[in-house]
This record gives sequence, C-alpha cells and structure tokens, in this order.
Amino acid sequence: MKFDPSIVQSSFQSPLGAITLAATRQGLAGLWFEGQRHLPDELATPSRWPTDAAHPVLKKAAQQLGEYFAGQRSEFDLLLDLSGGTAFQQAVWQALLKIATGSTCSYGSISKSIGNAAAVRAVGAAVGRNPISIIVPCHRVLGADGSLTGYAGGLDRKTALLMLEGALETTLI
Amino acid sequence: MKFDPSIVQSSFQSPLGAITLAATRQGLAGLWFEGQRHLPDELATPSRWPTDAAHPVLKKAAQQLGEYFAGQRSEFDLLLDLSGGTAFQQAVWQALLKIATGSTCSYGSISKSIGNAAAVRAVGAAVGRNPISIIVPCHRVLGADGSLTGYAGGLDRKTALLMLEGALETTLI
DNA sequence: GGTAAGGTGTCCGAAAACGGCTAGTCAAAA
DNA sequence: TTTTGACTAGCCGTTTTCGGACACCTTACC
Repeated sequence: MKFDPSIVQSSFQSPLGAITLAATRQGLAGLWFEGQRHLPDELATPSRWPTDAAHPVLKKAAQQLGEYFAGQRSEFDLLLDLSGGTAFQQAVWQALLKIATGSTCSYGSISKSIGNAAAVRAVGAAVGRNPISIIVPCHRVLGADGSLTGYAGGLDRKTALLMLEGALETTLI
Repeated sequence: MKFDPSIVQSSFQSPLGAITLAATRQGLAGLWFEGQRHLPDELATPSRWPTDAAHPVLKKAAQQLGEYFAGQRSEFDLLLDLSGGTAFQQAVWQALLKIATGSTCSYGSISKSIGNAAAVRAVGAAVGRNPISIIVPCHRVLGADGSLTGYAGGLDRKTALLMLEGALETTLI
C-alpha cells in the first residue's frame, strides 16, 4: 500500500493483541495484527499515517470488531477498499469474502472457484497477502487435509479465530 | 529454443566460419555462427536435431547466403519463424528487419521505434538474443556514437558484415 | 574550449527463487 | 488390507536478483 495522505489509521485492543486499522476514502483498507507478516512498509517504520479514531469507517469497524470478539457478531457490514492488489489477488480476496462464518474451505477449492484450478500455490501466496485480516476471512482457508498450514498473524491466532467462530471442535486443539 | 522433433538443421561454410541453420515447419528459425554466444542448449551439446541439407527452407537459405557473401545479394527472401521469443524480443527483432542493407541505426532509435524509448538497455539484450543472425540484421545496430559496442558472433564478424554491405568506410577500420 | 576516454548511474526485461499447496509414491505400522 | 507419515515433483503468480550490445558526466589531455 503506497503512502497516501488521505489514509488514516487507528488502533484496537483485541484479545489476540493490538490491531491496526487503516482506511482510505473508499473504505476500510487494512487490518493488521501486531507483529503480523507482510505488513505494508509504512507500518513497519516510525513514519505512519495520521491517526484518527473518530473517522467514521474506523469507528464503525472498531465497534463491529468489539462485538465480533464478544461473540455477538458473525458478519461484518463495512465498506472495503481492496483496490491495493493485483487482479489475481483481488479475485482471491473476493472469493474469501464468500466463505460463511463457521465454515472453512481449502486452497484448492479457492483456486477452482476463481477458474484457475492449477494456481493453488499462487492462491496460498495471495491469501497470505490479504490486507484486511478477520473481515476478509483468510483464516478460514485450511490445507486439503484440514491442517492449518499457516497464517500471517501466527497459527495460534488462526486457531483462536476459528474457535471463536465455532469452526473447530475443542477436541481438535 | 526447445527441442522439437520437427526441427531440422544443416551447416554452411562461410568466409567468417561455419554456420548452423535450423528450420521448423514455419520457416527458418535459427542461424548461428560457430562459437557464437547465446546458443540454444541443443547446439552447445552433442545432442542435436536431425540433419537434412535437402530441406527446402534450408537449401534456399544456404543458396541465398552464398550469394550474399559473394556480394551478389542484399536482400533475403525467406520464410522466418521468430516465434521463439518473448513479446518484447519479437518486437525488437521485427524492428531489426526494417533496417535497410547498407544503413545502420542505434539502440536508442530501436527502443523509440517500438514505443518504449526508455528500454534502450533491454533492447540491447534482446538484439543479442536474435536467433537468426545476418538475415535478421542485428549487426546493423551501433551505439549512439557509432561505436560497434558488441556482437554475439564477435566484433570482427560484425565489422566484416558491415564492410560487405558497404556500411563502413574502409578508413574506419 | 574542444575532444576523447573512462568511470558511474540507472533502467529494464529475463531468469531464478520463493511460498500459508497438493496429488502421487513408497514404506512401515496397525 | 488400510492407514499414516515422510518425501517428491509439479504447479503458478509474485518478488527478487541479475546482467548488460547504453548514456551521461567528469576528467584529462591537446
């Protein structure tokens, strides 16, 4: 994500650690866990975008996140700005948005759903570059055999999110 | 150039050393000097394509080459198969075909003619990968100051070809 | 000043490396 | 037999690295 003076950010304290939110004029554009991989350069350095917790999009997102972590919300209702990726990445991220809360799917099924069945590994890379964690539910994608395989925010967070959504039996931990 | 059983090759003895010719079903696909750089792997190793000096395309090419080196031919009339390169390389090679016998141009003018003026160095690389020496006249491209700068077959051959075509004054040698 | 040679900056495409994968083997254990 | 687990080889978009058939600028001479 390139530097854009119209971008604003805010912080959110979640049970899984601090979260940074970013919004453009088009909507919510970023949601990253503290210490997450594939951060935009601007977040990994001291220079940042202006903070504005009162920004309408950020405020609404923080409220819905609170409800989500409290177990009182399963769907998000926010304007998203996913313009930051390649055409391929955007197709993958759109496919992620179609995975219902509480359910999971495999990387292979995503590749089929975007009409490029062989691009399974490329799907994995694109999922990992998802800029809006949780809301674009990259954590609902598992390996073909049901294994967790990976998560930019760490596998423990992936597990916790799936537990919260009821997609994992406690006996599987 | 990948291995293709439909490819045939032949040899030609020129005043500048042995030349290898290769043809596909589409036409003449290769013309390399002995010891030239950027040879296809198949020519640099013992394994080769079948030899067939009687192949119509190869036969015609050898005849025209003979006339060319005898100073009796300035234009070639052959079907060429330039399908082996990237889109960028093919654009460059097509531009080379437009340089008239006896004239020269610079790498910069080639880059402009393909609509990518800044790609002047990439043009140099693409010219160097030209698969059909002499006939696709990569030897007619000089540096901006008129210097010879380089030739996959060696600068001495580049000089000789330009002399043969009357593009160099003998006093410049 | 005008020219020529050499160092240096920069740029671009090509090639290679890199994953949040997967289906297919093969061998060993139930 | 069936099932696991380890291992392999393809797969494909992205990212990184690389290498160079240039061009500019500087410096050193006339």
